[in-house]
Amino acid sequence: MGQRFYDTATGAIRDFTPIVDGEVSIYYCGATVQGKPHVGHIRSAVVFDILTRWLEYAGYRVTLVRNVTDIDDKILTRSAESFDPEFTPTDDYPASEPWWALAYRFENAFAAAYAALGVRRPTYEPRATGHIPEMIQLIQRLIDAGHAYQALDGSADVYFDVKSWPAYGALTHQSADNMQDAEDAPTRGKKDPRDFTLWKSTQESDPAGASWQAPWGAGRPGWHIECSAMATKYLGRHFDIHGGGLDLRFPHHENELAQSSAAGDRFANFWMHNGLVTAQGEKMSKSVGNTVSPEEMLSMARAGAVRYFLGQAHYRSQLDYHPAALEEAQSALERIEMFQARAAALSSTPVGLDTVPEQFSRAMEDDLNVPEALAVLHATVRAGNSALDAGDSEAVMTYLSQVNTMVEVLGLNSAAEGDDTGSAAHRALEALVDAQIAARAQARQRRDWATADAIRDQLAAAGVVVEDAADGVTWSITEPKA
RNA sequence: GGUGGGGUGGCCGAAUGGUGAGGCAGCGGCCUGCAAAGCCGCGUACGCGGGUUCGAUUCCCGUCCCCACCUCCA
Repeated sequence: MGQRFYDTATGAIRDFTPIVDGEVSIYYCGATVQGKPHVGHIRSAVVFDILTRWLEYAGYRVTLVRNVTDIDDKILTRSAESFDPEFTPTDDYPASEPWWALAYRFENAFAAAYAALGVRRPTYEPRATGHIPEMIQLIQRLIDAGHAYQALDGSADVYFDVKSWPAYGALTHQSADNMQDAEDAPTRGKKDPRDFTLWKSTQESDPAGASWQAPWGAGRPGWHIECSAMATKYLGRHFDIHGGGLDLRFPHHENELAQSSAAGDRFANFWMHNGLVTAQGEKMSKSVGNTVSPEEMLSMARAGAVRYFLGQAHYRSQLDYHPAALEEAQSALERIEMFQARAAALSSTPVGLDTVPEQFSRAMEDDLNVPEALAVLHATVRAGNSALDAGDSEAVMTYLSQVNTMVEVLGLNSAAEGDDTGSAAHRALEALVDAQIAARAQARQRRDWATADAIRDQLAAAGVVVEDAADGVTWSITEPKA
């Protein structure tokens, strides 16, 4: 069939052909680091992580760039507030924190969340503040081309001239004339309320470190320009895929497209947008007050389960969170892991990676149909379990290597699990549990079921699950079920 | 007002003009001292009203409802 992706700009699923044979260049929007990560950020990262892993498995060399926007109004405002004598510090926002310290602190929080969920590092992660010259250059090209202008009020503000660009609205299929004017759209110095800021002149209240010299005066970049500048710097003026959350389509991506194409760049070949995370059908957002943070999710379930949950729906569908969702994801994941563990125990050498089943590939090629791919994974697990029960080790090994490969492509084995099996505490636990299991084995030999069951119940109450398999007794630690 | 996406069995969530994924939960069976895990089987879903068709959940028309975006947003 060949690889196909849905492209927001054309509104259709199209055959994917890389610009350079065998290579794929991807840019997707990371965070504006003004606060802690939201699950939506993480879902987006998981989606593009799966995309990258799949393309690499399929033999492409992938260059993945994800931005860190570390300068914007909110970052400066948050920082300024922290210096206010009346400011009440919180865990998330300490007092007297410079804007760059605040931005970097949250950048680290994002990195930690990505790592915890097995999101691999991109090829490069450029920061906006490190690319001011590139942005100034791009703005100058737009002014020279007649698609941007210095503010009419004489300030150093520079705006993109929406009316000068008839294709404006192409990405989201809207005509600029039909757009609702924002009630609070600042119009100072603008020719048209829809014109958006490329360069924002330095205000008196701005900290000195947040100001850069430009031909039209001191200032700092507007919100959208950094992505245009950084995407083309690292991926070229024409690259394969630009991604991000659905809510970035407008205005962020629309503006990026307008800027870059008005400057003469071809920009992205495909625009891929992931669906939003909802709770009871409504977008999770701070204003609605229905958010569940990645931190909270990680405290409720294993990292692998959170990763499974965030990745299980089709990337373009909205993903609905409900209280039992993580527990369900964990059960599904454990089913896979249980097979891997049982099957691996049959072989004295580690079982490597193989190829994925044909149907799995077909699903992934079809606009990254992960739900379908997961169905193939589960079918393979079932076939593997049957082979295990039938004692067909050769078949078991084939299924195991396929499962291992699919798990790797989906990144389900990569989430941090806080492995402490080597710790002193774990060794102590092991000795105690083993002693109990030995006592239970003696009781079972005497056919003293009451004693055997009492020992098992006692361990279970402590979170240690004992299971009798044909080839011996195993135990594992689980989260107590609520 | 404009643009886009939806309404699928108890829950989540795919595909599809005809033999109706998958997971979770549930029920029955096998296995087990009992469990657990695993395997087998079961439940017969597609917002509503029309139309096209031999046949529609899938296509068309109408209608109701939900969600997202329209310069903070993953």
